[in-house]
Amino acid sequence: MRNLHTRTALFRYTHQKIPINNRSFQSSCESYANCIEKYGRDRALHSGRILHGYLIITGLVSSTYLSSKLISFYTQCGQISDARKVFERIPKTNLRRWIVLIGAYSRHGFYQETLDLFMEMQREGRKPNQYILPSILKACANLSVVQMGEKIHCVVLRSSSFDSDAFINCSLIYMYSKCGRLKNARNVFDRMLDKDLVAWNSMVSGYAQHGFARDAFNLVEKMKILGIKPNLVTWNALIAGFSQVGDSEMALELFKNMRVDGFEPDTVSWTSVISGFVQNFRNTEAFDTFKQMVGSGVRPSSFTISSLLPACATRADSKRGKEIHGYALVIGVEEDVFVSSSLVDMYAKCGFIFEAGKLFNKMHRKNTVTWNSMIFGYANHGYSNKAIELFNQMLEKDDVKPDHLTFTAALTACSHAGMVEVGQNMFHLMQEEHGIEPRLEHYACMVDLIGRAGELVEAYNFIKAMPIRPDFFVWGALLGACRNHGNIELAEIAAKQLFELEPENAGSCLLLSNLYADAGSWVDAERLKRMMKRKRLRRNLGCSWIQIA
DNA sequence: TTAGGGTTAG
Repeated sequence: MRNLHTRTALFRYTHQKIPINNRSFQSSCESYANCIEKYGRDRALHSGRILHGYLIITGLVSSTYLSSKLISFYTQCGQISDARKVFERIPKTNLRRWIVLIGAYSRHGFYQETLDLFMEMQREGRKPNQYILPSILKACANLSVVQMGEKIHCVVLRSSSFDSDAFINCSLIYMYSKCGRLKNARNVFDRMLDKDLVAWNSMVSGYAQHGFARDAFNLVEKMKILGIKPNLVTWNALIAGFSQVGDSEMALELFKNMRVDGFEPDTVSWTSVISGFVQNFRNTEAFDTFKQMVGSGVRPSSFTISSLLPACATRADSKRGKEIHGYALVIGVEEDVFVSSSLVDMYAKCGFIFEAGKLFNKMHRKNTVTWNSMIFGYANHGYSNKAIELFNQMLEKDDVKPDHLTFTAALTACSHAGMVEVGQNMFHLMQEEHGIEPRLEHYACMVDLIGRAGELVEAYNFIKAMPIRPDFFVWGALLGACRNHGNIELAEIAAKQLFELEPENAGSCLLLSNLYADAGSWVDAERLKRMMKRKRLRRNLGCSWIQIA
């Protein structure tokens, strides 16, 4: 249906006569701009390319206005190099070309490219202006490069026009908030002489997004006293803040209050509540809220779907997961990268690893989370070779970077398959080529990997050489390996550490006791059992569940 | 040009 509509629209636009006078040129530009925008929203890359070709043939592409729309269109479709080509065709004397490209990259989430381009712009001798700085600050915020944000803040403070610019100040509040520097954000906010609604909302959101829902609420009260009326954004920021900290009751109370204030809960309000339920493992309430949302006539978005899918994944509820997948297809959000990544994860966790793989291969745009979910999926299903193969493919991609979870997933696969050397190389690669500092989970994977291969002394030496204090999982990996290879001496060392780290945990006692029993040391095994009884240590019973259709 | 909701582990 959508394709048919697109084709019809394309036919209409590509069969118009080439405009000859200025007025029709302008109105034509407007029509083409609308069409490009629509293709961007629909991610209709092929149709957009055809229209782009037509604009080149007719010469209309010389319009900076249309070029900027094309840049946005290509970034929306994830085609960064095409966006860049359009940019290169805009005359170099034109400052707007930088504003357009940097703005588009930042708006569509290509933050690293935004900063790279900003550097290039400065190398060309261009100075940033008030239109560019908000885009740069947004990129700094989302990449958590607070040092660069601070440098920009210094530039702002030295210029009276920047310092009084509301857009720049709001972006500074946003940047500091996103980077968790709420005090700095508050300083910028307090220094603003004319605080508009956006400034208030930026600060309210800063508090709300960092677990300070009550502070956000108090700030809104203050705002009301000063005569500034909250808008939908304010209400939604508060709802999200309370949902996130697990106070869904307050979030629902805010639903009522916003109605009294003349606002109806929209997609964002509902999604915030659903997301809060899912994050706090209140899955049934999440599904019920979703039903209420649909029943009340508010259209779920890609955000809603990607918030809800993890609830199916954690409960291995493939039936509901498939229903939501169907719903995502109906509302046309299946290709959204967050939705498709959540789908890959859901299918993998529900045991449908081939479905997950098929979906993954079909995806046009993949981000780090997509790759990680698939690598974890293969690793957890015992397809170690596939996981490592995928990991290697990921490293060859220019548009995606591995993170600490990518290496956790890949090391898990190596460990399951007993690929000691591959895992060790990976561990070095992570630090030396990708600059990722190993975390406890990476060390635990390595101990597991070396230990499974029976190299227990090497595994123990590896722990001793760790630059950070080993945790329960690291020592647990050694104890597990000792159990499998019957090394009592090292098992006792590992168990002692585990008792200190988690005195209430019976698992390590039992493991050691079994090890003694295996070795025929019945006296030691009995001694441990008696100690467990004396300390009333009980093993947590394992449980599993299946979904009944 | 600025403000609200999203996916991966343990």
